[in-house]
Amino acid sequence: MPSDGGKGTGRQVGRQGMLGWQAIRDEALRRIHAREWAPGEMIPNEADLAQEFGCARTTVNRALRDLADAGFLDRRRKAGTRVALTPLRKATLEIPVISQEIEARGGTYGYALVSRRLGAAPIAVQNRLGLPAGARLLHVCALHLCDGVPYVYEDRWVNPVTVPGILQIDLGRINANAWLVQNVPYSRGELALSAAAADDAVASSLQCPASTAVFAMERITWMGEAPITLVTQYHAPGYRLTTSI
Amino acid sequence: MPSDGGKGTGRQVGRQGMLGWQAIRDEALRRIHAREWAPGEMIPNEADLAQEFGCARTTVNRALRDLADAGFLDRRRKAGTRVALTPLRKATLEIPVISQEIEARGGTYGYALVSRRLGAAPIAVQNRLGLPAGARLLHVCALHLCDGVPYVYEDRWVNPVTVPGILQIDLGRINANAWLVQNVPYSRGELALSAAAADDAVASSLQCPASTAVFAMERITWMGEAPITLVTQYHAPGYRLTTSI
DNA sequence: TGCGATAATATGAGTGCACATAATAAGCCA
DNA sequence: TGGCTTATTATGTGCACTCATATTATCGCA
Repeated sequence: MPSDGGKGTGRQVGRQGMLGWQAIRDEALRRIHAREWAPGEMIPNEADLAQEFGCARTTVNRALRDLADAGFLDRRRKAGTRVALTPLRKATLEIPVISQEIEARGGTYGYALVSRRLGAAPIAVQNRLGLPAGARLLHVCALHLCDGVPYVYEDRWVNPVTVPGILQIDLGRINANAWLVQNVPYSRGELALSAAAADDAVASSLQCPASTAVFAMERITWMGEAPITLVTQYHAPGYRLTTSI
Repeated sequence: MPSDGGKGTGRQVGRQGMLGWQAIRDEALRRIHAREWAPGEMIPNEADLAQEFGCARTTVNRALRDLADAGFLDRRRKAGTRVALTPLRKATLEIPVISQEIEARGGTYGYALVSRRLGAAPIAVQNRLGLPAGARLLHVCALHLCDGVPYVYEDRWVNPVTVPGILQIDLGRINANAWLVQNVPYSRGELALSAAAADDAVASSLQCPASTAVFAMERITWMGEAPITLVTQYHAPGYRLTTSI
């Protein structure tokens, strides 16, 4: 029996003392936390760990890869695996689609177009999108409501060169974000979270005093090298974006 | 040679027309974006896709698992794989260690203890940490500086029952966060991001006018079931937390 | 027809093996 | 000793095969 085909050596599978890859990951994480594997220090290679845990190297690989994805380990070919120097935590936060977020809270979603205008964008916007001076963009401001109460005020710039179809859409009825999500396969984007003082437009739309602290979420998306849209969403006071780490 | 041991059948490996799992993932993602696989709809099973792409089921599994992790697919045993109804985006943002964040920007890190007091915590804090009324906590306020300029004001409650060692530490010299990271292996935590108006303590520490909008990051960490700490970090005006999606 | 037992099925996971790739270590020659 | 080439090594990826697990579908029986 030359290659054994992955089983047959009398290993206990799925029962008894089998260690799943998750168990190995947990044990490795314990050692990291317990400083048995100190930050910046090399850990044993996959083959050795496989022997220690009595499993295949593939299984150890799966466990260590998971920890590397989570930011606990740095792995490089040949160089080996070492504990990350920075105990940086990676929090994966889910960017909600506003209508779904509202409906998930049991509210009724509402939408209102505030303004729509095609024209030259401010220099700052052009720079953020990497567009030449004088580029004409579609500027759309809209309001998302929860049970009729303002929830998010959205200030959006759309590049009609990249998505010409947007100009034909009745944005009074159709949410710009919904249309873009449906019609534009985008490749990458940037996200920035910040706190902002509500300016007049934001304050009046969200029905809060001017200068109120509001949570701002800015997104830029590209299709290949071509910028699609820059949107800043201002959440009503009290909004919290939460996740577990 | 009964099982072929994974090679030998004259397959082209790593060269020629081989499709890596990433290529399969990209193609699947393209089909999702292109609506060839519509939201909520089932996609072909792994075996069929493996045949289509001319690779092993393992490889397809890897690709689809990656997309499921990213939130594009919902997978259930036997039920099969379907395109996620919600095109929710998951952004992984890295929670920086402040000193490292500052040094990465080329600044000089500074730290100053503002206050330290052991006593009964407010009801709100007790509730957030799941502690009984009357629990005594260590309340530490501190300031992180970049080149001598206030960068982050930190308001922290530490449970001395969970981490008694903290009471012996000279927090005027040692950063509470640094000590905790070094000495307390924690298991899980919660993170909340929000915008807040600077109160008097925050405003005076960050040297900004009262009621200025500041970015607040709140973290709660547990060791098992025991709460360790609740910390809220108020960033100086203009702070942006960015990531790519 | 209704319902419980059973079969079928898709994904989840693991093993051994083989080769790919990247980066380091060693060797070699001028 | 400097610098180029080659060997070594740890991780990355892939394959065929096998069993596990969670559902769903089906069948048999009352």
